[in-house]
Amino acid sequence: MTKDQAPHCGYMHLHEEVIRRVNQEMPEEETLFDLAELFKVFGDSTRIRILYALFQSEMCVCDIAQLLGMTQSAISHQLQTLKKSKLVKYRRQGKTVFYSLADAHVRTIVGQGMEHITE
Amino acid sequence: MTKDQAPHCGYMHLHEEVIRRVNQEMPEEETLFDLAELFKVFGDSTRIRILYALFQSEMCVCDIAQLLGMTQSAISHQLQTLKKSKLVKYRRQGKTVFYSLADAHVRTIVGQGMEHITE
DNA sequence: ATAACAATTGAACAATAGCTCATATGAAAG
DNA sequence: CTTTCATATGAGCTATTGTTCAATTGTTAT
Repeated sequence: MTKDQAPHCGYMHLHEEVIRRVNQEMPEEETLFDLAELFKVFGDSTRIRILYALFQSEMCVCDIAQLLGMTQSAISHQLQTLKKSKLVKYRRQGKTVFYSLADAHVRTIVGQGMEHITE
Repeated sequence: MTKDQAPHCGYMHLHEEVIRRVNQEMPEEETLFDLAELFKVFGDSTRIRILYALFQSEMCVCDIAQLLGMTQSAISHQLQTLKKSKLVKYRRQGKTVFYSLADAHVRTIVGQGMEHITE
């Protein structure tokens, strides 16, 4: 052997200490799962486009459908997904339902993502 | 008819103006696609757990595998995904490859997501 | 060169997810 | 009550994706 330069992972467990330390600081398994579920909602271009539309103005379902060139049904399905994650809220006015952003986090998260890809 | 209370979306196109205005402000189709692709990367609990591990310390592949109780291969595949999106970087030291976070956006994005679900 | 080990890569399989189509609510008007 | 219109919902189909398994690359030591 020459030098103690680099560690290896086999039976020697030279990184055991790191693993143990990192493991202590890891959030709850369930929390991380929920976090992934949230980002999954942002991870679809239809839903991203819906959110960007709602950045400008509240809109009803069929207007969003027309704007994006998609069926009412497809948009409605996606709005349910967004609603479940509390990213949008809605108000009913007669037959039409107007959707809008639920809170400020949405803009922040999407904005940070945009910064990352446009740098 | 009774009152002009609410618009409808049919042939009357009462929301045409809104649609046109929102449409003008929409980012490039391709940009929104890329943005969705980015969030898709965050939208998996394995990758989220890897990122949280790297928040603490740089780590090699087999250590991450051991930490998360998964195979080296599975972790390596996910690291390639993270690398493609420029969320992690790596350095080679002998046989082992150490991965770490690529930039600060990662923490910000994940942090905002965490705020959203823990409120 | 050969062996050992960390990591990568590709193919295959199982699970997940988005869109379509058909149908069902829910609200206003006749 | 029946019709009409906006939206919601469920089933089915297709496409995508994460993991496993097997084989390969790349580095170090003998």
